[in-house]
Amino acid sequence: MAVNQRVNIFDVANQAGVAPSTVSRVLNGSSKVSDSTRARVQLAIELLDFRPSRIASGLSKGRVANVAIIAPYLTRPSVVARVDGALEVFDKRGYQTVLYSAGTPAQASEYVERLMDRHESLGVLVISLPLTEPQLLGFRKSGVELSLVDSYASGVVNVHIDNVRGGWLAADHLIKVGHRRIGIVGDIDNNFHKFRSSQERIYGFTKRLLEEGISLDSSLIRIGKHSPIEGRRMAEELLVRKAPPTALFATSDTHAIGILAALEGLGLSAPDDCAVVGFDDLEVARLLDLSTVRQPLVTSGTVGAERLCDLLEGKSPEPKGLKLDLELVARASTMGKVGVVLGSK
Amino acid sequence: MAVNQRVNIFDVANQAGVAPSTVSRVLNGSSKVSDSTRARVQLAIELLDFRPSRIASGLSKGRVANVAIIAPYLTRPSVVARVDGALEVFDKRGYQTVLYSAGTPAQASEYVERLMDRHESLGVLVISLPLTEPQLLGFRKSGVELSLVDSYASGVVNVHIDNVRGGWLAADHLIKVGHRRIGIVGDIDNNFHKFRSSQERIYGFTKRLLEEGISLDSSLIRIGKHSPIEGRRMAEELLVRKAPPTALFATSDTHAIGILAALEGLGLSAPDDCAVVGFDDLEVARLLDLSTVRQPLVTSGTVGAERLCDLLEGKSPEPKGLKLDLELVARASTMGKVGVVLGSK
DNA sequence: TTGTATGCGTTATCAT
DNA sequence: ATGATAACGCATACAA
Repeated sequence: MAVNQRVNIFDVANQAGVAPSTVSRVLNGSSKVSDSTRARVQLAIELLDFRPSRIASGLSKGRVANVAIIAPYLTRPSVVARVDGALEVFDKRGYQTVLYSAGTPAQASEYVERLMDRHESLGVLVISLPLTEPQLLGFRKSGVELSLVDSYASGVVNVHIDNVRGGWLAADHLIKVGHRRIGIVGDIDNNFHKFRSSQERIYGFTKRLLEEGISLDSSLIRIGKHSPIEGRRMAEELLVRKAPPTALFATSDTHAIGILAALEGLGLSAPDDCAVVGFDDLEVARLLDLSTVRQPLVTSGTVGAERLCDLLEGKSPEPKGLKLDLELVARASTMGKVGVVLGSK
Repeated sequence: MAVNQRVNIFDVANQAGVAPSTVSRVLNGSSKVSDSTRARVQLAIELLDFRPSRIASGLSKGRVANVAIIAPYLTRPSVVARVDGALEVFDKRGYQTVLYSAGTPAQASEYVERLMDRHESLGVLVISLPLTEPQLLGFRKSGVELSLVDSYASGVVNVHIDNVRGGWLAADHLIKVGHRRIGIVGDIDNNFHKFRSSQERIYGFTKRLLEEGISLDSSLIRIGKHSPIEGRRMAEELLVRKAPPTALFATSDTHAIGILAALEGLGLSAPDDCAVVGFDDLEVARLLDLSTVRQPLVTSGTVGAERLCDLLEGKSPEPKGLKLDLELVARASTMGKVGVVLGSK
């Protein structure tokens, strides 16, 4: 005689004196169950501490309430903020979420391949990762739903920001505060080279400069790995030049705090010696009084997750592409003592 | 006629001209399959792009290769570092991992309850969360394996650090650099009040002080929420006193960077006006040249995950409790220009 | 409203 | 070495 057998609906049915199907009905909240039997069944469930097997249920229904998140570099604050937002939503809406953190594009593709299977998860939330056409096609024919966060593909549900406008806002702010000789510190991602955000921000930045008739000195641009230390190194290079910039734009707060460290290391300070604008508005930005272009990170995760859930429940979110707002947060690193939240869109 | 039917082992069996059970054998790497039929089956699998249903397999086997991670406050750098380490291991060892991020103890308990069910996951990695006796018992009788990271329970596999010693190391360092009037900034966690790490570190710190015959001025202790901003606020309170401390110990780097910000805001600097030691050695610590007690965050995650996997494969990790090493990293915030890694244990 | 029977896609226990 | 078949635990179409 087997020990510790799992309690199943049959046991519950026996205990309650009904048929297994009836138990199943109360489990799934069917309306066609009399209140009295429902009560009896629920009692039996309590009594036996019965927990339905989600995998048996899944096999029977042909679907498990599972979703997956696939993201690069989980440790980056911006990524984890989005993931955290999404996790909360998925949990609230009854989905179990499997997380994949990809360190390389190869690994990302591997995960993507794996997820193109109805029995893995019903839908996947893709964060900050470009999908190839074949991959998109694969999802379409597999029936696994897709929701993109900080990424774009036509015809696919997605939330993103206007990186070009973000860069534009940063430049606009620096120009208004009087700067004309401005340097840029951006990322290059050697692994996921399709990470275009940084480049788009730089594009928008220079666009605003040109509007003002300011020509960009390309020798004032530095591109490096996404880390504060690298940011510091690049900033130092720029700051020790004979004609250093009066302001620096970093395409991420991560680089920006490196810039602030560089200034401090050189005995300089923002904004007097060099103004600094970052991008993201991470928590540290507020601490360091760093002016920055704020993007709604957590919100992007929650919205992306909500829309995936909607998709899974048959509603089709419209419009497919959602553009989240940006706003420039002016703090001491450009304004000195007084910090204010300037205009937005 | 149904469209888009899932291809299953029967289809593969047909295609290959064998029985389903044979397909199952090659799927599970059974040795009792002739090379020729194995080849034929594999060909059929390729041809049909067959992917075995892990939930059907799970139902049949009575176990799915799933594990869960449950952690509080995913967004904290220390937590995400551990999670990231664990994710990599689980993936490498063939497990799918479901992530639960708890914002409150109630939610944590809810997750814990849910996970005490064989069909949810085979094992769970609990990070920085205390488990109650009833909960531990629940896991024991459910057969779901448990591995604790940064947490402890007797008889349960766990990895942790000696927080008391960590505090001791910090004090030891400050004393050796000549400080005697030292303040402390620690966390109180209003949600998970059983978070004792901070208190243990403070205990070890004062212990070292007493050894040296230095009496602790309790008015130099501040306890607050775990955020850099709070750290700054508390540091400011201490620094503007008539007799300010010459050094501050923060029980986390998160608070420590707040202290550095406070110093800067007051026009002071470390270590001349006030030396600072943190705890964790997050990436920012290096950037800010912050002296700190380094604990192996990522390693704690990988080790905890490895041990859970071992458990699931029938090996029992010994010893159950693993204490990870700490080391004091001396940087500019206590040493001025020259930073060195001092001794450890 | 409730019960009966069958299927979901695999694995495992028998045979052969 | 390979094939037939009964579980695994639940949901649902159909009967009653």
